[in-house]
Amino acid sequence: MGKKIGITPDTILDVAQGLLQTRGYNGFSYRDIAGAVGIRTASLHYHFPSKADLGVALAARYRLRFNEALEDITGQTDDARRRLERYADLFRKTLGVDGRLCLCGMLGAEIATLPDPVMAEVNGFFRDNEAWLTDIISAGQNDGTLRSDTPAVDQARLVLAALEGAMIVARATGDGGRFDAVAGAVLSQMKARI
Amino acid sequence: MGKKIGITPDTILDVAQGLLQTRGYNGFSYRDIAGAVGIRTASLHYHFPSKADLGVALAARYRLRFNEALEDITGQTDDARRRLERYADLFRKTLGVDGRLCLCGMLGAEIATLPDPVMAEVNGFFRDNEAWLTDIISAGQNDGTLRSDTPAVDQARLVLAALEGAMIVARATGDGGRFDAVAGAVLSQMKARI
DNA sequence: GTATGTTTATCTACTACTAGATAGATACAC
DNA sequence: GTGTATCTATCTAGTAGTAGATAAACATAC
Repeated sequence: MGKKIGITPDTILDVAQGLLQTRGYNGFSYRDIAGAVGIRTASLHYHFPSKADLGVALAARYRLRFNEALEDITGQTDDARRRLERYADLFRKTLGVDGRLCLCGMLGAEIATLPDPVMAEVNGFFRDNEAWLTDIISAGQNDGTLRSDTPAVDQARLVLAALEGAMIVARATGDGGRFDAVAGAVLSQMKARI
Repeated sequence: MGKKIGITPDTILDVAQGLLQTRGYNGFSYRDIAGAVGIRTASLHYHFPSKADLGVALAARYRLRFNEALEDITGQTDDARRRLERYADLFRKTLGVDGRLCLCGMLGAEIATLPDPVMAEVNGFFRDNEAWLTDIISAGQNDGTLRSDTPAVDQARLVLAALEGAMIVARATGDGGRFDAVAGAVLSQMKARI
């Protein structure tokens, strides 16, 4: 059979992303993707010559889309607490899709086994998130809506780590409510007081 | 060759644990262990017939030892904040050994690919930790050393998630200081105030 | 009639796991 | 204490199946 236009690279990435977020980089194979997409593994290698190429494409696309979502949030409201709520919603929504993990949280756990360029994207994802969170939190501290006894950068790292960890624990215990408990606690404790 | 007393099952578990905490369940093989221990893969199967058996042994031993460490902490001091500092130290120390992750944090990320009995141990680990933390935090709230506007169980889940997430982010970014920032922030914000 | 994207067929290396044998330690009957 | 049997821990050799990857043939669109 010949060309089936429009079915390929994005569909492959969509399927592979689901597998990656559910089973991890070392937990899925070209065969798994091929079965789900409906083509042969050789065809996958035409689009993504090596698994490292596929991994980079997945991580880069995820990072890009995430940064777009962050820009959207920044544009939608000026309220720091609301912005952080929306941020947490990004993770909550991901977990809601068949219990998927954050793609970079998953890759972060497997970091020691990843090809270097994939590693670099994961690293960049965390830096992007920390930088965005630091800006948002810093603004909230300045306008008095967020507590300011913790440096914004440390608070940013806490929010990121808590949400990433909450996804893992929530999925491992089969209780999505655990994510909400963590998100609720970390955000409510950021309220300005005294 | 015959018996080499004391060299086998514990050594296998020690080596396998290092591989598991670094590379994940799907990131190491019997061959990797065999190479490091200095025996053949067939000999490993004598001690742990299947990889699932090995996985259960590893998770169960880790969970047991962790619970012993928790008991130690409870016995060493009555101060809730100090207990939580010691708790965070358990994770910090693990990360310090060649950047190892919490074994159950790693398995938690891979949960969808794990044999059922391994899954059950991971689940139990998280429940044990939450229960212990909830008790410690509850006591701290009652004696006035910890803030009490967040339910103890939610605060416990936040502490666990933050530390698990912090290990992953810290290792993925190659910056152990990120763990300290998260641990410091989450614990300092638990201080009683007003 | 060349680009593109797919196929079939194949490769090497690795996966978990098994079969059968062996050397040395241990237990115990006499 | 010798002889016989059992146990422990390992070995060599092999299984069937999967991993990522490649080459060459073939189909379709333009």
